[in-house]
Amino acid sequence: MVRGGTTEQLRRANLSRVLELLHEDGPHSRADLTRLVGSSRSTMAGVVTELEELGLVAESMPELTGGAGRPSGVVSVNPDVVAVTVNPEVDAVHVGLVGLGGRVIKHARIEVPDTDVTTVVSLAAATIRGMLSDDPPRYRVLGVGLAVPGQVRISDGVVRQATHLGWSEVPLTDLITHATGLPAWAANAATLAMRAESRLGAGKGVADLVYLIGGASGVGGGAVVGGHLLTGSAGYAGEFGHTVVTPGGTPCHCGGRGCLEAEVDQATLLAAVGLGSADAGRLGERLKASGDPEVVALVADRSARLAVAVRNALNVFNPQAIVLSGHLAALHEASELDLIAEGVASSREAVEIRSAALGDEQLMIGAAELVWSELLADPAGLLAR
Amino acid sequence: MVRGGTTEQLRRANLSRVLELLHEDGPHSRADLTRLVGSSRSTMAGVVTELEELGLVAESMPELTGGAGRPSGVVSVNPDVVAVTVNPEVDAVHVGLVGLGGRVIKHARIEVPDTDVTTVVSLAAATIRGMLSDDPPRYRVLGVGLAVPGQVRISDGVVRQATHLGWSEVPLTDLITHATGLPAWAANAATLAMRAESRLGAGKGVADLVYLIGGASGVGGGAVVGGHLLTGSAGYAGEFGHTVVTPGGTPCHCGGRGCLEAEVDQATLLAAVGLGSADAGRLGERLKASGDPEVVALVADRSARLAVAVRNALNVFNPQAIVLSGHLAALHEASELDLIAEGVASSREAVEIRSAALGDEQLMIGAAELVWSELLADPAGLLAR
DNA sequence: GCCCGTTTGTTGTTCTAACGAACAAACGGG
DNA sequence: CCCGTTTGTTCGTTAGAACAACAAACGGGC
Repeated sequence: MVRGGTTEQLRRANLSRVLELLHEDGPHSRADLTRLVGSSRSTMAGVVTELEELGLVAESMPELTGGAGRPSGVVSVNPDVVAVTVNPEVDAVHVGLVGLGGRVIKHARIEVPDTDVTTVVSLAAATIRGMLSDDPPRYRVLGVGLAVPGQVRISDGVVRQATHLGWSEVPLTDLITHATGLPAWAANAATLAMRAESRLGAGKGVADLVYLIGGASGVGGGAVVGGHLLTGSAGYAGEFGHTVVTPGGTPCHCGGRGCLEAEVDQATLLAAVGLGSADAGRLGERLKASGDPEVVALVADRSARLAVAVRNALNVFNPQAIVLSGHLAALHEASELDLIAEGVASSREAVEIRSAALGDEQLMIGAAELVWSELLADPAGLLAR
Repeated sequence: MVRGGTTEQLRRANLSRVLELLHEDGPHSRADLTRLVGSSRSTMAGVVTELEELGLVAESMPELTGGAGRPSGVVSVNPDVVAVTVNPEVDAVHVGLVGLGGRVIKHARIEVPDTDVTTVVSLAAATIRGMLSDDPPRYRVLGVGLAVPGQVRISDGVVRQATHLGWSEVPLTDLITHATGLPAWAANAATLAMRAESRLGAGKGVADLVYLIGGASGVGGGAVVGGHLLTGSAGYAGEFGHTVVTPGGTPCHCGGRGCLEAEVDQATLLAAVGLGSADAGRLGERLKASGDPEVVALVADRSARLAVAVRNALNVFNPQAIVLSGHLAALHEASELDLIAEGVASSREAVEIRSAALGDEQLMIGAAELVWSELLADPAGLLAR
């Protein structure tokens, strides 16, 4: 809802709404847009024209006609409007180019000798320059979205702590902006994975969602609350990995004991079925197929611990769906245990436990959303820079 | 922000914004409002005039003048615009009359022979009729806000389950509307207590807040996320009382084991210092003053369990403040334990643990907010009924 | 005591955004 | 080939907000 405003803000909001529809739902005819937004045809004509002038959308003429009536052009986002994404990990940096609308255009994995910030930033910047070296320039680059495995203060893009990278108090967006000349935004990687899943994957259209993801670097997550992303006061929200599932249990690197991340780690599960970390994608089937009593017992034990965290989230968030990803999804698929056998009855009845639907592109799509959300907030504004 | 709309919606939004400011922040001059909203003086003149015509605000002339310049009239909400509040409990029903702006005008506690729904509703309806029996009518009643100790489906006001009242699947708002002729809305009592605390008390102005309240009927809570209330997909969110703090611990009436509500109950603490449930208000001081080693040990033990729930909430929500109320506040005040000694470091540094600031009127103010939120969403709309 | 600057509210005009009605364009079907 | 249908466009209308000019009421300084 509006919180008071001028007619100009109203106009911007209409631009934003239409662009968002096109970005999230794909191409639509003007008539469709008119119906979806609930405005008049003439208003929509003005909005579409303005978005065209901004170079954000394009209108293509029909290939095959539907039925009776005047054939309608199709409005779609301009896929040459792009966001750069960067995802530093322990052994490599992933750099991507994502078009408005969500298509991944380019993707590179750059091995890094070490995780030193200067090294990572300069390698990323060089890769970005390479990706954008078309002459004449082909893409309209709006900015860089950074997905960091650690706590990120979203207000200024400082990485407060990223244990696995050995980073602490790194002004990452500033460094990237300085190295590339592009505006940048950063957020926690697990949160961004959820963002992608929420927009395109298993959480599409779900207004109240809890997301839990497990990987080599621990367990993270996020939540969508009433259609809005849960960020917390500074941006550190969603650390489900440090939910206490075993008071006084295994020490965790966070300083506590018995955290989900410490009790249900990927490495132990991989080792139990003889897989290396490169084969994490096959963990689910191997756990399920294994008849080894030790593996069965391990799955039962770890599932029970996961169930504690799931139950807590269920009771607190009353979500419509809980989406599991990474080794948590594998564990759930291999286990007989009903993760929501307990908990507040009213909340249990309507919730659905799902596995994540998106694969590798998840993080790039999520990181690009950081840029898109700036664009969508004020389509005319970001381009003015 | 606007999600697309007409100029009329813009107008409504401006009405809403101004009324909300007056409701939450108290009286303001037109000049103040102009600055706060960021509009022009002429626009504000129109908005205030319309709100006056709707009978929602009144303008009073200055008593004492501030400084130089033309003296300004003060715009304030009309306190005769009221909401009725009803809060059924095990032994009594509380009925209140709350004016726009948040002042409690009337309050009655009606003892009930049993918690049978029909009995409770008819007693409440009779009390309401009595409160509104002025001739000519003095108050403009917008509706009834119901605070229920249990799970309430907010979409239709059905009480799914209220263990302590023995209620299950009770269409409470329908019953109240039928008995009183007034529109009604219902929600969980703990959530409404938080709502009051968030607007007027220890959580005022805090956009990211977690609230935990303990009382005779268990432990509940709620959260404010990015300035919005956490309701969940159906309205059952905020059940922090069923956060697992001791896996496999004390059985809880929810069917699980080791819930916060089962492990840290009010009765045990009261009994330890020889208090009855009527003296719950003095629990904090008694726990603190007691030198009895058994009491000290009890406080330490229960605090540690509370700390698990607090830590989970901290990690997941990254709130600006965590507000404790009821016996959880008493426990915290009596304990030496730092509730946030553990957890994700970045989230710990900025959070503040506070005790609730509001007393008895908490629930009435919170329940009235249910009605106010309907009014504020569309000031002209609700009055049209 | 009077003038002046300051602050605030009011009035009339202008600007912008959205709407509605009429018209035009392009299709399928009889 | 005409007609109904659907879609896009044009233009006049309506509504909300901004802007500018003016009026009202105060304190302070001379």
